[in-house]
Amino acid sequence: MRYIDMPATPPLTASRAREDYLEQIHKLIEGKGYARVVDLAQNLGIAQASVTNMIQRLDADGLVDYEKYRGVVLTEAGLDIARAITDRHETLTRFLELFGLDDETIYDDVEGMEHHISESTLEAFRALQEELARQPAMLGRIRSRMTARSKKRG
Amino acid sequence: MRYIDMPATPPLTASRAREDYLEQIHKLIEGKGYARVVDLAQNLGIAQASVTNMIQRLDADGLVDYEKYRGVVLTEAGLDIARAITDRHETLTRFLELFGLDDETIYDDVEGMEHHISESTLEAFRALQEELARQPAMLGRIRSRMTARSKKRG
DNA sequence: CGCTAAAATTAGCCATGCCTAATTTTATTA
DNA sequence: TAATAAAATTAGGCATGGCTAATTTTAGCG
Repeated sequence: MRYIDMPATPPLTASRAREDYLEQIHKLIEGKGYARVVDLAQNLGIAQASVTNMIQRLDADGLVDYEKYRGVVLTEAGLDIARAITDRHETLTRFLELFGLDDETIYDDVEGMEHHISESTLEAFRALQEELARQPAMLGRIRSRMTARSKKRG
Repeated sequence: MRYIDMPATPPLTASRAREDYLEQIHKLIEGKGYARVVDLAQNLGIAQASVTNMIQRLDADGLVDYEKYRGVVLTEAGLDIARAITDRHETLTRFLELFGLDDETIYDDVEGMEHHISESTLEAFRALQEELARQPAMLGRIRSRMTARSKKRG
């Protein structure tokens, strides 16, 4: 019995910073089985103290389970958000990779966009990527157009 | 004579909030010749006091000229940023409009993306938009693919 | 096992941007 | 022009998400 009205499914989003943390925690756990504060700090480019602080807030939000000095794991809710962001990240990366942009640009842009795009737009990008991947001629025309435009501006 | 090292051309970006203010100030000035605090507050969906506060900081940053109770105008630096953002906004809107998304989704996504995309990616989107606009068959396939995917997920 | 280095945490601080309530200035209009 | 309404500003506060310095806990090694 629930006494308070809650959405049937909790939201799959959090603030940008929180989403970035969850994404990295997920990545670390997938990769090496656990997520340490040092590594999170490293990957996110921020101080360890900031990570500890945020992890405590993520715990308070019910997005991770955290025990002092012991480590962090994702809750179901946290995992849902992490998976959603990871999926967005991969979709956007695959899409941007079509255009021959350099890796750092792709990474930065994906990092910027992944927290701000609706599911419908993401769907459009997925469809576009799939379709373009099988239309190399068109992709070639697009790439030329990009170059032409850049040249024109200097 | 300059005593302090400054970039030859000042950066064309500011924080997201600042960029949003500059964009709206620009829009209001273009539209009705002046930008009032009330209208900015209205358009940005925030309190008048917050607008006054931010305008004072934009003035301190050299992005607007502001005189108490008198009004705001953009400086050259502010105008450059406003123009850049407006251009991004329009480019992204034209691009997303290809896919039949509803207007609110487009607006929200553009608003989210316009502060986070590199010039190269924007260039790719421009080229893509131009090319797709003259390939209605392909656009049709993409739209079907979007629908198909959405259905599959429920 | 004890020592040391690494990792984690705490405490205290700061900038950004938002808010409300209260006040002041400007604009309108009777 | 005086009163009132609208607009703008100030004051004070709050959440988010960073930081550094100091401290505590854990881990690794002789």
